[in-house]
Amino acid sequence: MNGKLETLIARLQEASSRADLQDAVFLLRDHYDVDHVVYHSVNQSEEPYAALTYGEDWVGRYIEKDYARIDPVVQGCYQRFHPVNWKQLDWSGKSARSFLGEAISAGVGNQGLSVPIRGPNGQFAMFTVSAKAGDDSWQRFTSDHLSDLLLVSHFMNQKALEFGGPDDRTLGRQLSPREVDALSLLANGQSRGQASETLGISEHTLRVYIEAARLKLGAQNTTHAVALALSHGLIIL
Amino acid sequence: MNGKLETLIARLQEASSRADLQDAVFLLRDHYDVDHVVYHSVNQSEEPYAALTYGEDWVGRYIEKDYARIDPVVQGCYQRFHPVNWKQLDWSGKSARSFLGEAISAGVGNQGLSVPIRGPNGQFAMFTVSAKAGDDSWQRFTSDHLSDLLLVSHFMNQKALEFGGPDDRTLGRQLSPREVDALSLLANGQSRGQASETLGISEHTLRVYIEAARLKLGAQNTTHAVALALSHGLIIL
DNA sequence: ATTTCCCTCCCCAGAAATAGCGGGGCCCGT
DNA sequence: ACGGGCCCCGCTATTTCTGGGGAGGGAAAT
Repeated sequence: MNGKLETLIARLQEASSRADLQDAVFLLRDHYDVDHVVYHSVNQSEEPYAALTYGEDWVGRYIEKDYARIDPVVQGCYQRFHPVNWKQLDWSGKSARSFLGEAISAGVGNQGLSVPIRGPNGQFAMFTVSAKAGDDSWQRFTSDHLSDLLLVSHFMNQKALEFGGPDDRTLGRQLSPREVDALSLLANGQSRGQASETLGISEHTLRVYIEAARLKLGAQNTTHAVALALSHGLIIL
Repeated sequence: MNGKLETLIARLQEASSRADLQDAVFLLRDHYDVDHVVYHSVNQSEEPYAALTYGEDWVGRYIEKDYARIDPVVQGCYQRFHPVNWKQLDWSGKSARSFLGEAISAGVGNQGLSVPIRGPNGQFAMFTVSAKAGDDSWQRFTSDHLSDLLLVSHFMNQKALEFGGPDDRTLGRQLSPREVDALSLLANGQSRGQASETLGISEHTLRVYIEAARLKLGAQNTTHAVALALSHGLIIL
């Protein structure tokens, strides 16, 4: 069993295109004998991507109705670190109930386990297995395979990121220490006046730093510069 | 070996306090026969926390000098999803070099592998093992134990979150869609005028959203609000 | 059914940011 | 020893943002 997991992961790591990821979800479905396996990014700004075993009709409907906004599984994963058993979630709420009914009649399965995955720059994705099963047997399944699924979801996302856009890691690094200080203080809510006082320099000098940083980052204004610096990891909260 | 991993993880899952996590890093160090094992959160917004095997002197110096801001390992992890081998990082740069020298003389070890860990609300933590070793043997060690370390870092963080403060799941979530739109556009560099045009609303209305978001987030000003929203994962890019 | 939140719009005065100009000194690498 | 990057300071002008008001309609939840 563990040997099999390593084989699966090795296959994942050898994947060279998104088609291989699509193959992988079917392999995983067969291997774990579940009804469905889904990997999908939940990024409203970036281009969405998914590798899944659901039928096209359900996928189409999910996208069309923008169900990601009301799906309690998505909501729950977004707020948690540890994988989420669907049964733990809050299914009260009108829209949630009707969504659940529709999902089950679409053959999604009444049980599911979803793994939240977070990457750089606010990337968020989910890896889900679902099946028709009783509470007990599903509980057993999930605790037996929790570690497996964690690893699979990691490597799945690693590959998905690889096939995604190019890294723009080049941008960073070029800020001077003072520029980093300046942006950090602004990101922490200080005004230019306060920040200059904190650093013990004139407000004008601070402005020069901000301006320099803004130009280096190609930002339109100070807020943009702070946002870019944050999302590139040049400054930390 | 695998049995041992499961034992370790089981112990982690039974942990009932931060002291148990502190014990765990020493257990892990002995088990993997490395020089140091470190788990630490990299979030100044939240209260910082760490469980590690470093000596107090080095830890004190790291905090005092705010090395997290220049540590290339932190920067690298922040920008990547997959675990980072220290040797892959960019150690050019004056401050990085002097930091490296100081770290090695503090007994940190010349080789290291760091796992980035991301949780809800922009939580960011790192799990690191380090040792004195040659490039080849370290390469072998990391590829042998990559999966182990991924799992350990996951459960470590799960417990750390558990022992952390109360969930501030309340903070996020409470931004309305329009408020998210407004902050997103500002974070992308648009001025209020442009953003209001993009959304097809008056600039005044946009201001109301920004103001509402600012109050909800407890931010001092717009830039602060954008920074908070970004680092809490409420908006992207 | 009432409350509560969200969305939309308007005015105004003061504070802050942007965009220019100018100056000097330090350290580093070529 | 030179350019280039970083660090520090001064001034002015224009544009933009901030932080208070107030007001109405609609959707959703209790």
